[in-house]
Amino acid sequence: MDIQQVAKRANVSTATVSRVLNGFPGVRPKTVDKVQRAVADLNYVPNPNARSLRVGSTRLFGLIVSDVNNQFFPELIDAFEALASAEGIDVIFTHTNYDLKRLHRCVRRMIERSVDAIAIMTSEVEEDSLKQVHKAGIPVVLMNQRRYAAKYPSIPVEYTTGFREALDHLLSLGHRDIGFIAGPQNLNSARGRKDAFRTALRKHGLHVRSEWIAEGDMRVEGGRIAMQKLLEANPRPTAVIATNDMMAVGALQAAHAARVSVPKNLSLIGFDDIPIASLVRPSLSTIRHPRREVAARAFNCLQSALKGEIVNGGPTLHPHLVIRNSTAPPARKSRNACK
Amino acid sequence: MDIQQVAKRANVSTATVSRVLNGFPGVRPKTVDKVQRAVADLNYVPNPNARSLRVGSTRLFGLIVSDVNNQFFPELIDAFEALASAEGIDVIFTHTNYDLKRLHRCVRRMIERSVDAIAIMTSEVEEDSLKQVHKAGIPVVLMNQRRYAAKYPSIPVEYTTGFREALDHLLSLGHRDIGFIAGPQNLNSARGRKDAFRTALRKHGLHVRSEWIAEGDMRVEGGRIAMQKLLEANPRPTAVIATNDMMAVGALQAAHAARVSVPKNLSLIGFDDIPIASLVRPSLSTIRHPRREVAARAFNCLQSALKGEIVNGGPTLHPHLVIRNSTAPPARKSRNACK
DNA sequence: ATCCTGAATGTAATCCTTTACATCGCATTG
DNA sequence: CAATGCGATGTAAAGGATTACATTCAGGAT
Repeated sequence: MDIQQVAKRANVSTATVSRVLNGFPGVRPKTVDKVQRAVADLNYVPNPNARSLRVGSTRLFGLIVSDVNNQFFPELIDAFEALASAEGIDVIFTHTNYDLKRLHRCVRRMIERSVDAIAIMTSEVEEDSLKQVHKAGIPVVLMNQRRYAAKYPSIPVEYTTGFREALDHLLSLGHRDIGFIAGPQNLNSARGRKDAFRTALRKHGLHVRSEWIAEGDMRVEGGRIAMQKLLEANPRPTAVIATNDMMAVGALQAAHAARVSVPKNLSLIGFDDIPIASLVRPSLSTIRHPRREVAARAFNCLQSALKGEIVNGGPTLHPHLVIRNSTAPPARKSRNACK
Repeated sequence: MDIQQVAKRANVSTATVSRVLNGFPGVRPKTVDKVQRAVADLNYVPNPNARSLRVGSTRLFGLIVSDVNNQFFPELIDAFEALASAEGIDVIFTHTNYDLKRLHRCVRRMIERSVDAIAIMTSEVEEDSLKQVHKAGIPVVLMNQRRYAAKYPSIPVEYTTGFREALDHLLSLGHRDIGFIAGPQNLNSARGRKDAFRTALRKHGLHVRSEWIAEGDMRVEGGRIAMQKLLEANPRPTAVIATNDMMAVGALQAAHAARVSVPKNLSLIGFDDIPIASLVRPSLSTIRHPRREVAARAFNCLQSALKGEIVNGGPTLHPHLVIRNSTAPPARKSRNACK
């Protein structure tokens, strides 16, 4: 079932059919009608491969994320896909499981699939993969990396703002001893968040105590283990901020297991505002990552790049604190203070 | 950068290059070497569209789910994609948001994209969409629908088993008054689960009281509202089973808001065993849906269908109860009993 | 009547790979 | 030595849509 058959049935040439199908001007209404009828009659669907072959564009975008099981991503994927869909673009997406090698393979596969553009939202990125894309002449945008912003379009998100708000909140509640659950420091974004936390802390004139910083694997389990460590510190922080909500949830469980009541004896703040944050008990105060906005920006970025426009990520976006029930003033006489 | 240039550089014909690239036998090792070197030198990547055009297969599968925000799906997607990836197949995936019209559009788009096969895991399915796929000659498999099993390959999951285990558990704890949070009855899978619940209940010789059945929208919010209704019933059920975990989580929140302690004053069982089930408090007893297995079966089904084999969904799969902390014996003197 | 213009449509080259078939050269055999 | 066979490689058609360029035709100007 090809365009020729349609042409024959409509008594026109293939060129005319093509013009009608693509909505080009300069075809008589009557002819348009004939063609459309033929298309409908024959149940004709154009062959996208032939089209792509000729035109050189696939109307296919690639989206690479770190971890499908992190609730952070579905919303991002959803937003990205909705925009793409509206433009008749399909999205093929894969995840790296926080693994640099897998990222490399993902990128390679997308190049081989000859996607028109690639959006990357992973915690880890390494330049080789990006170079590969660049060589292939495919536009790319990074959603979670300021590190390569000079060389590759990136959506700028200023983590510090979120941390400052979180600290303001904790300080105003009376906290001074603030711990941090970091992510693996080989992940750029985890490192970025930790740096942002440090910066914000310093701005408030507070000190970073090394025994109040623990490291987790970005997942629930890692957060649990990290919190166990923090709870052993002496003195113990009265409030803890986690690099992401998944770990914050783990931290909450660890606190619960250790019979440390949140928020009475320990305040806890997450990062991202994933759906689960409002579903655990107590619901989690957290720094909301503007991911729908990021996805939209990224998508537009890629579209612009494809049009040959000069691309920049736009003005900096800021995460903001969402206050729920995991934060409260510190207990007057904490166990530590007694000791 | 096309195969001709590679051929020229390697001093062979395009046919030979193609043979090497596709690993066909009957090429001298020395020639293979020459070609591979040329490919590497030129950084040549074959054009998949040209290939697909000629060969008629895209090595692209479509995967359609209901709702990315339901934690049920990521694991399914992950499993499916992992298998596909191992076979060099890419997956384009979309979600319907429980909307039949969107399903239709999704299917249409995938046909237009000329995917090799489509896997559907949605709560709602309607025959028009399936017919469309059938007409296009594309293999399809249903992962959540027994209804069309006669006409279209489906992976059989026997919900009743799960409900029977859940009821056994509740009965052995001493419950007799068991409520149910159903899903929208226009969703086939929701209807299927409700029927399965009824069947299991009847087998135990128990009665279905209509005021102990409420309906939610498959999401957290719907579960919350449904539970509010159930809590108003008089007498009140001492245990409630929900059609999925998302609603069970909402139900948990409603119980909490109404100061009904779970599991002390109310036992609650979910369905699916999504990650959040073990993260809420109390952690949720739930019926685990074997979705990785389902995904694997579905994928293999499609592969077989493409090979022209006769396809069946394989032996029936069974969900099983996972006992956590949301179930306990009923309170001796429930408020209802007093009244 | 002739020429010109512009709108509508047609013709055929093109995109790149795969593959059926043709060819070549060498070794084996009668 | 000619014939045969076979392994290795080459040639060219095919796949379906787009599009530069060519053609046709109607109507207006001269």
